[in-house]
Amino acid sequence: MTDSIAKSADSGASAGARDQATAVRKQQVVAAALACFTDKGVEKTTVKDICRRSGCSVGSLYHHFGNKEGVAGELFIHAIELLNRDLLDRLLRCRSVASGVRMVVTQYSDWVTAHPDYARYLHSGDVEFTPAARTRLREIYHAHIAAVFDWFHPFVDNGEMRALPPETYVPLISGPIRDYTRQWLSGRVKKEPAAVKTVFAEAAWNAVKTPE
Amino acid sequence: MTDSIAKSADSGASAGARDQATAVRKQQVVAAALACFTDKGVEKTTVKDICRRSGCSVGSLYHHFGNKEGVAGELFIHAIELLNRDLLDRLLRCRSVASGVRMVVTQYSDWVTAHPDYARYLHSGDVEFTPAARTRLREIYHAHIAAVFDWFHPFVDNGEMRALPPETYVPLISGPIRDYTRQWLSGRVKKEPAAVKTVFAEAAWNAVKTPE
DNA sequence: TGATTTACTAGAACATTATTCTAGATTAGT
DNA sequence: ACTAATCTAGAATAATGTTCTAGTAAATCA
Repeated sequence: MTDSIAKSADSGASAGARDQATAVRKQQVVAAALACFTDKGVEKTTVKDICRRSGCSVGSLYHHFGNKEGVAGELFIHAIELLNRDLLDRLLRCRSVASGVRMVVTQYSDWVTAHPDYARYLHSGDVEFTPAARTRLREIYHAHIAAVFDWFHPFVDNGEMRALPPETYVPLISGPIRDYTRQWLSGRVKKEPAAVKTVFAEAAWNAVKTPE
Repeated sequence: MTDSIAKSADSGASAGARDQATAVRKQQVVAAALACFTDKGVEKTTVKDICRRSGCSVGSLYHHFGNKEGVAGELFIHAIELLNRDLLDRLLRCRSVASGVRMVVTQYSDWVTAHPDYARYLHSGDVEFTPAARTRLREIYHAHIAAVFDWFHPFVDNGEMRALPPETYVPLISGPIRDYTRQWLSGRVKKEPAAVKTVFAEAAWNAVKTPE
């Protein structure tokens, strides 16, 4: 008993055959959900669609996820963690504020281009979460923002970056590229993000650097 | 017959009692839909909710709108036309590029603050449109962009504004404030847009003005 | 090992919700 | 007034989300 608790607590490292199988199954369902969302839109995919595509039964799906929102929530969280981890990995390797700020922009552009399905889903906004998922997302968001701000903070202190209302940094730096990718993903604009990302990267650095 | 066609063609100016009544009825339904969406979220409002709130029968609703998407689509179009018209009205009164660019930002901030329900809905992304509504929206979008660009174009020609890839102007100018208001509407950030709009307005002008 | 509990799977049953249908009322045109 | 079209109403139907029951396989423990 204590042993099994330990197993389910550490997520995946040394899991039993059973735990591993269910992890796989859940992953299949989440992946199928994304595929369906991409094909037909979130609103129009039914749980039967997801079941068909994943080879999972309704009973099983509801056992693992509670309801449709549960699937959508786990997918959302999975996607956002991929995005956040990738950003942080790259950011920690930057050696100057200027490159860090530009990195935040180009990373977003690159990631969206590399994972358009995830990105489209993250942008869709189309998701009603369970309260649990909602608070989990809040935690993830705050932890991520905190980590990113930790990296930038010294440069505000040493005067390389402007001191601004804290809530304005993210919109100033990421707002334009996010806005652009949103339009690109929805087909309103043709040119790939890569073709314009340096414009937004320069603008971002320009917006937050201390003026000469 | 020809007369009645003429009546339904010019929308509202000199409409008969019948046309006027249905216009009112449709407006009631759309307003009720917005109220429901605000209360319970788009996904969770049923057509019965909308019927109850608007005093409209299902049959009547389907007669006028075709389906639920139809209601959502008309609401969306209504909202976006309010927003666009307000922007254009103000923009045409500006006497300099700098004030024009800043206006685009502050107008968005002001409008969202004045109409948070409309704005939340516009931001929700949560809408699957009918093909008809989709193309209509495309037209509206393009017409609006064209009108706005008409205003700005001379200032690119005379060198007051930078020449940039055309697709980048909107994200550069409006991206940050949109990003911020999105966060504000979803409660992730407390400070009202009005408290930070000048930061974004300055950044916008800075991003598109020709450097000294 | 064998017994027992727990987690999981499956799909039928059920409940809710979107949509269609039928019938009747109102209005506009002639 | 007559006719046709539009509109309204709510019952009937269909599609979809959720729950339930029964059975299976894996893990735990004596």
